[in-house]
Amino acid sequence: MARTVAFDQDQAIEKALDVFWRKGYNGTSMRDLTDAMQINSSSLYNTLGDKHQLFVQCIKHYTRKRRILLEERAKVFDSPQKALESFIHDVADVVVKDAQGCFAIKTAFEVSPDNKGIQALLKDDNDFTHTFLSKLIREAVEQGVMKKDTDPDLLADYIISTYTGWYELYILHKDPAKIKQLAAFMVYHLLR
Amino acid sequence: MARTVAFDQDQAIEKALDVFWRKGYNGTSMRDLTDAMQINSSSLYNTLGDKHQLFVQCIKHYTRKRRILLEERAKVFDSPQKALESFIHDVADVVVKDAQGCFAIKTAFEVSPDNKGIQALLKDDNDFTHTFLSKLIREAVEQGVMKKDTDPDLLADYIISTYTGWYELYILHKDPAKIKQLAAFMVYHLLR
DNA sequence: TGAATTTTGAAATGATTGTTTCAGAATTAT
DNA sequence: ATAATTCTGAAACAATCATTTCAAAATTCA
Repeated sequence: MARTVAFDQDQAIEKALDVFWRKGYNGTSMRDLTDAMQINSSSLYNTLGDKHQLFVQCIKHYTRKRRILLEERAKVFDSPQKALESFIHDVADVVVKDAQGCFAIKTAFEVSPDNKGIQALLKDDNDFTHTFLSKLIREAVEQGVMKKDTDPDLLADYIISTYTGWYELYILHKDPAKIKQLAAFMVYHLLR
Repeated sequence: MARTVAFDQDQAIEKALDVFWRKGYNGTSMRDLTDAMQINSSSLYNTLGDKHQLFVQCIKHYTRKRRILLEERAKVFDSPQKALESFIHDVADVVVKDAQGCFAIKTAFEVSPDNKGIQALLKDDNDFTHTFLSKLIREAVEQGVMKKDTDPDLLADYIISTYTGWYELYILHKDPAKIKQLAAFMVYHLLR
């Protein structure tokens, strides 16, 4: 029998994700990747595939991680509007925490317009968040804590598109207080 | 005396901008540029400089064009809240019109985090829009058509960050109706 | 027209790109 | 231990990258 693969693939993908995140797909060279992952290019091609396949796996890794995090958080709250509020403030925290912006958003602008495969992955990720939010909104409406004429699907899209802009604003202004203000403003205006 | 430069620089920059817009900074090769601009690389380097300098000029060209457009539009309207409404619906139109997204936003995510010079250019562009919007909001408040406790600076940031997200949403879903709905929702919620 | 000067085209630069090759080291079950 | 198999490291691959070189063509004013 033969030997088995030596390195931890999940760990390697996380290293690769970190590089793609910082430099973008086109800004990342295979050398950047092998340096960060600490494996030889032959090993990389034998196990995880070429640059594009590796990138796809990074996206899947990133979106899966976020999905799990979201599902766990949902369990903590007993009331839907508390969960919504918390979600929005959490996003604001994440925005100001990593200066690079969201990997999914960066990729949406850089790669996705010309690549239907990657676009589909990001759309799925987006749809998951949309389902998550619209469900909470629907519950809040049913419980009478939000207005009866609220459109859950529309409001979910609205929330998602709003915090997407926070990432750009933070890259340009690097002002945490501004992001927190915007989050508070959104909560005040939409969820009461 | 010597001969004068043969090609129209402004026209060449517009061609270059088109390429950078579609492919991003790192995704664009000098060959892509010389092909599109229809000039030899030696001419390009002699007049407009290297890849980075050319990119800077493209950003300046893009932001200047937008600034002029914005200033012209402002004169047309007599009431501030009509100007605001029109601004928001115009943005929605632009979002669904070009499938590549906004050049400034793409660049903010791809290049700006590691490049302070380009970041400053984009920040200026952002600040201009912010000043434009907050001024309109301030006028609307003074005229009593918007609530007295409105914070013009905050609301301007809020509007900007919200429509930024529309670009991503449109890249992923390609649904014009959705964008129009979001614009209408924003007008309904914030400007009445 | 002719001398002066600049732009231009094509080729060449060395560096870097993504990917492949392959011999030898490493690991396994017998 | 041995034979079978797989992984690994370093080098090599052609292609493309951004940029430079330079002689020849083009344009100007006198």
